[in-house]
Amino acid sequence: MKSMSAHYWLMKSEPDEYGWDDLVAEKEGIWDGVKNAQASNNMKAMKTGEQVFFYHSRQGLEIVGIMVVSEEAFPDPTDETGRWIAVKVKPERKLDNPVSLKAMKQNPKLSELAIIRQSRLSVASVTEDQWQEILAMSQAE
DNA sequence: GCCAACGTTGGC
DNA sequence: GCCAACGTTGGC
Repeated sequence: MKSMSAHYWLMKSEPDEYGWDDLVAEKEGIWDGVKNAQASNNMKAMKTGEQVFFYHSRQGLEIVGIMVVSEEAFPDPTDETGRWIAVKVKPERKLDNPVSLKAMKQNPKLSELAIIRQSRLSVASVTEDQWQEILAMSQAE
């Protein structure tokens, strides 16, 4: 059954606003302010314990670490309309080496990666193969 | 800073 | 219910 397998994810944030170090300092962060249907649906599908790449957008343009879903979808406290949801995440570990967007674009195994195909999607799913490939890239040299 | 891509809004 | 105008995101 394919529903048995854990899902992997990637979420973006501008380090100016909320970067990896901010999450580490907080120990647990609320991922809020997502107002996009596709991104929101991805967040609704997240289960506690699933792993999420933390990507720095605008500045950095690289995956810097891995976080873990610590609380599944609940109403976004920053959203007055009540339409949007948030999740909670905890930092798991920093990658040995960050994996840049440039490097991912150059890797043919990652050509289907959601953030490459659709750069504006801020919360995306990552396949097991893609996840393993990115991890391997973070360990290279 | 610019602008392409994409989503949302609102006039008709 | 279409679509032009507008706003936002994020790579470059």
